[in-house]
Amino acid sequence: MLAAAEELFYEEGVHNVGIERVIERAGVAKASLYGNFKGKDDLVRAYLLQRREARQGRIQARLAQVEQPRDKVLAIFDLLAEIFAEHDYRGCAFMRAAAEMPTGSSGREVCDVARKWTRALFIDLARQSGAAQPEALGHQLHLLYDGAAVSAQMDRDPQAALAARAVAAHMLDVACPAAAKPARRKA
Amino acid sequence: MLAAAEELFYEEGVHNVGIERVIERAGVAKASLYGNFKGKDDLVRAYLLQRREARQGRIQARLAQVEQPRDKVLAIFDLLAEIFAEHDYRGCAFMRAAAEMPTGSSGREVCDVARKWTRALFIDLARQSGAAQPEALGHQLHLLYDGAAVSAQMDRDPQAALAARAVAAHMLDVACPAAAKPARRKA
DNA sequence: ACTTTACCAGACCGGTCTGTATAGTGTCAA
DNA sequence: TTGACACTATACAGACCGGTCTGGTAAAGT
Repeated sequence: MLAAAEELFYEEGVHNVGIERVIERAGVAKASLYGNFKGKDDLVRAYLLQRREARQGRIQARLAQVEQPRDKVLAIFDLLAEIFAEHDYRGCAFMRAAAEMPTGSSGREVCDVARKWTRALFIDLARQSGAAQPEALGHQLHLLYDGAAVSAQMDRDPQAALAARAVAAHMLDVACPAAAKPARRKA
Repeated sequence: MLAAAEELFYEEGVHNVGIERVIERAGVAKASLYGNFKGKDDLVRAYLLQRREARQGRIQARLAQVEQPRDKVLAIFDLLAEIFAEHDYRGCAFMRAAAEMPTGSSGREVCDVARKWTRALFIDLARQSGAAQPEALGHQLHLLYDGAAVSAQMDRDPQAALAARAVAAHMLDVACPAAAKPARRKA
């Protein structure tokens, strides 16, 4: 049931999908839906929550496969590249949802929390990487993360993740005084 | 009349603003609006076009005040910082509009053209700056531009422009072999 | 065999949206 | 004065949406 909502909401936008479309795809009656959710807002909120859990889980699973903090950062961008290459990628669900929801809506909180999580993750990884100013580096990495998502969506350019990765690698090299990896001399 | 549409569409989203709200604010009758525009889609398209012209004009005016290509790039991020600080900034109008419009809509073309213009601008400036790979550097600068806009909107963090500027300055230093400015040695 | 529960199917209500058609008003020119 | 025109104001049609309510049906419990 939530799965049907997720497909439709993400594919066509929260506003462009009516309740009836959702129940039709889910093969469920309207009453059942309104028994499980308070209303459409609630369903949207659940959709975003599920999306958030899925994303965070996917990132953490990937991070668990890597040891060095620096490589963890790069692994996130590698994961982005995979996600962008999926045929049904339509951009960051939170950006798109936030664009059609009024500020202060119930769904916006979910987006805000998701963003704080991502930012905290990058700052944490920056700190573990030995950055002199982990806050600043974390912000910068988050910028790249967002920028890649925008370009992948708006320009339909999955390569954006690679460009972001390259910049991230550079910023890691520069911001971490005692880089674990022996940084290559330029020229 | 278009001014009323712009305020409302940008402030509250294209979908959340009805025709009647627009004509009410414009102090105009419905028939007059439908005499000047084919329909709501047409009005939205005109709104986006106006927005695009305004943005490009603002950027070009700023670029005209700077001489060095490298400084022109940085000037764009300085301009972003000013825009983000404006009290009524609600994020990139094209990102928000694209999020609520179906792919292939008439308004999406306007967004696509706007994005191509921005990308071409960054690539051109990268080339003028003497970048070894102007395409790659232009992409990266565009990433930072987008990322800053996202963060300014979603996190309500006007400082994002400064973070993006710092990264941009770094990438310019690195990507341009014979920097016009005497690059500072690190450490 | 009877009841309870759960669910699907669909009618229905009030509201909102885009877009059109109609009626009224002021203005300018001939 | 009259007619053309441009505009406002408003009523209206058709569609759609969110949400509620009713009826039918089939399985499970006792």
